[in-house]
Amino acid sequence: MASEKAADKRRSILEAATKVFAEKGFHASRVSDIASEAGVAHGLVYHYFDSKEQMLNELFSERWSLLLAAMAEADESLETPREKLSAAAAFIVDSYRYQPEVMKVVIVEVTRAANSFGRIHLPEITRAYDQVASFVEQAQQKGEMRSDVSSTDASLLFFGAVEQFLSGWIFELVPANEEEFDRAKELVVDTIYRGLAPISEPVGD
Amino acid sequence: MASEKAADKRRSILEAATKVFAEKGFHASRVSDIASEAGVAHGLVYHYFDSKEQMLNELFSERWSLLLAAMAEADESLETPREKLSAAAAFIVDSYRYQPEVMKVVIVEVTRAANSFGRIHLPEITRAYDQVASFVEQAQQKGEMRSDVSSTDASLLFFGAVEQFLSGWIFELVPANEEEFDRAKELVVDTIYRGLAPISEPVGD
DNA sequence: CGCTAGATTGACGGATCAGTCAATTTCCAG
DNA sequence: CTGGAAATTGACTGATCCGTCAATCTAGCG
Repeated sequence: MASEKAADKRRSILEAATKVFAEKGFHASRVSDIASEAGVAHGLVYHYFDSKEQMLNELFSERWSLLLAAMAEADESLETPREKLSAAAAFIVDSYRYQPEVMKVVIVEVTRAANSFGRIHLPEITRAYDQVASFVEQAQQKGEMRSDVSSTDASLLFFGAVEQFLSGWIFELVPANEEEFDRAKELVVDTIYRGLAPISEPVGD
Repeated sequence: MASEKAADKRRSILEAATKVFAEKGFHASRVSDIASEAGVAHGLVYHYFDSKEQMLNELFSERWSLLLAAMAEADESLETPREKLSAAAAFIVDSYRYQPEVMKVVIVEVTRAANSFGRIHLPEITRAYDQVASFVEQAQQKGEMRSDVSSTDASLLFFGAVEQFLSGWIFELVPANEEEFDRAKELVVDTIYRGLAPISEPVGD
């Protein structure tokens, strides 16, 4: 079966693209950089992919669908909203832990690029935001979070915080190691949960 | 004095650049787009600026230094750490309110672009993070925030949240209007403050 | 009114690359 | 072993666009 070998080669080109995109950024990456990283002639890239953009799109969608699946799975199998939020944070942080290059491309080149590629993938991105918003709503219904903050806003806070940690690691503003990864996961969920806890008592004013 | 007219022209070109960058993103913007937006021949752009990049750099640095100045001023003139944090959030949100195009460029093209331009301006960006971290430390010393969370991490949470709101408005994921701007300012500061409040009592465990 | 310095123009050079394609090699099925 | 299909190559094309520059214009000074 030649198709298996072909699939392998395709995959190895996609991995080379990931590495190059992560290193130089999408715009500064040349198709020939990707080809030589993969050890092939640059014409071959076009045998497997339509364009440079297609590689980025595929890269992003593949990873993002894993996130969506992980969150859907968490929604099914876990009990409390808090566990579900933790699972979402953990998935993203661990994705960075084990494949920093992929996540760097996903975050920097797509998620945070409101112009260009962000626009194209808005529907997928929004789906993730909505899933987290739904976790928040579950927490609100259980009385674990205040209901006068919209779940959409809460979801923004959550993603903003998580992505900023990733950016901090990518920028090397903040040390990136096992301990920090675990600390960050917990800090984000904990802070959101405390920060959005129901107002205990309407005292005074 | 011809130099005043020249300065005006320079300024109008920079404003045209802002508009074009905001609309199409830096990479997709052509110098000729900027020139025609400003109503001049594209050669003239090079009379006033060295390159397309220089325009972006100047644009960013000009605005970012205003933020740094506003935070330094807040640190001097305001009493409580909470007021200082509020002032920082307000400055950023209001900058977007009154000049969305400038802030869109600042956030999307520089602050969130870890590759390319983010790197160049890291020192300035870091200065802002450090200022917020210092506000957090003041809150910690007053016992208003828990001290077992590093001020650096707290600062990341703060900027992550604020920037995500801006992104939400830019992406049009979330409505952008007067009410939302004010709500967002308050929500971010409030959530951080509650989320990082001192742990009331070390119960159990 | 003429002169000069600076402002302004836009044609042009030159470099870069994405993507194509005809030629060649490799692979394997029969 | 062989024929053909798929994989692979890299020279080439075509288009884009940044930045230069010589030529022209304009403003205001003496």
